[in-house]
Amino acid sequence: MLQVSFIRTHKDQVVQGLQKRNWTAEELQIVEDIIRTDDRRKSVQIELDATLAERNRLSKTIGELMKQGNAAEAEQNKMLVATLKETAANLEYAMRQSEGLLEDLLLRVPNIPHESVPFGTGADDNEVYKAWTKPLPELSADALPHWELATRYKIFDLELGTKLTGAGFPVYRGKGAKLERALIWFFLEKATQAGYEEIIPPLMVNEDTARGTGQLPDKEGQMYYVERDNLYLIPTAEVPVTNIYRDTILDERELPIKLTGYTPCFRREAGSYGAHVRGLNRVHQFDKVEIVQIEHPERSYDTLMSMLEHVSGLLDALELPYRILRLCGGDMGFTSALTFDFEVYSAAQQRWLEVSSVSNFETYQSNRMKLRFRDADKKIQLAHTLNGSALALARIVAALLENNQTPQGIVIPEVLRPFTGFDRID
RNA sequence: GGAGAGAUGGCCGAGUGGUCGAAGGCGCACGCCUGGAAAGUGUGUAGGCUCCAAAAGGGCCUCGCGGGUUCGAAUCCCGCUCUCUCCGCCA
Repeated sequence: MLQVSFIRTHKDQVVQGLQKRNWTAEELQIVEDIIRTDDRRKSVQIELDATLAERNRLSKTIGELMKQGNAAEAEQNKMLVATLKETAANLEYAMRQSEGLLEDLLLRVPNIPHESVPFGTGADDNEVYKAWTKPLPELSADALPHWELATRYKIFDLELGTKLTGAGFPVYRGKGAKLERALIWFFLEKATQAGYEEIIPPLMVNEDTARGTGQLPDKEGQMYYVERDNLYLIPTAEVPVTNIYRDTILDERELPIKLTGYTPCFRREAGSYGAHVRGLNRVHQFDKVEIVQIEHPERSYDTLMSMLEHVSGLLDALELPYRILRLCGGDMGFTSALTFDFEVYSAAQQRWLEVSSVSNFETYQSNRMKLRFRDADKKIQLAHTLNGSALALARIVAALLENNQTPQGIVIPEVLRPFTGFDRID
């Protein structure tokens, strides 16, 4: 979430940012509400602190008076303290109220979009940051969508997943399972080569962790929740991996921190149904390799670009046609300041599929997480956090199957063959 | 799941009612010493909020978390969480 101090000092910038997220004048009132609530909080605190200071002072004198044998005055001070305690109790109550209200308000304010974020209300307004300039693959008229290919070549089985678990839990088998594993391996290797430290995190996290990266309270309904143990299944490796540095003060020289991790991701996604969610387009469990960076604020946008390069390199290597979108204010995630989406062209479905989302969260997550660093002047400031999928597997598999289908079977991209051990699925 | 022990600053560790945001040590930073280093030596070294235009300086809160007793709590009481040891179960 945003810092109150930032909202106070950059009010115009905050308002403009929220306008980019299509907030109405009425909704924008929250900015004034926040400042007013914070004013209230401050004035209560000043009063409370003064009361407590007086209480502390008097308490100290009581001990001294008793030692001097001045019981009468000591008793008198005890009475004074008693009334101060009552005052303090009331002020503490008011303080908690203001703090609680402030927190509620702050949680409703999304991140302020970066200046380069285009205006817009939805996916149609996203800016094509990097288009695919070469011709798109064209398949013969009898080309099949990936869910039919999956059945033909026994790559994955959604109905079996339904039997075992429920809709949206694919079962990969045979060469399909190997292809999945090869992709994971390939992505992790590339990330390691790019200097990311590999992490195998827990797949379940506690409340504090889910709150740290902003999944709570915004996206509570999208996570699977294990009530008995009060744990959440991770929707992305971002959650446990970024939270490694929750409540941490790093040294400036440790930046950037570069982490990568493969995990299954679990999403309840009570979204839409129909052709667009068929097959692997939208599932409740999918595999993903995530890259995370914790960076100095001055360098975070350069870092974001380097992460785009990294993801581009992966798609180039897989020989998949893709484009990069700069998300508009209306399509951007709640916690992000700037997001680029990668979309791969799925030739059989003849549509673009999102396979990666690379974002700079600036201090929005680190403020909640208390992820800070000591700068050259020994001052403590919030670090910037960034992350990106590199890559999300299910849709990559969908695109690979469709685009690489031939009468002789599915051709495996060159770079994957060392990991799969075969060059075709037939 | 059962029994016991414990939780103090970056780490170790002292502290059983006021003088304790906290001795001492290690580590770290800077300085002195040195030709350079080691050793030695000196100084500094938690975070949040807040007052002040700012600096200097001040106030409040925090000794796992929450509550209670008390004029006053790291210290006493209650609840919770976590860690360790032993037993049980188990990949």
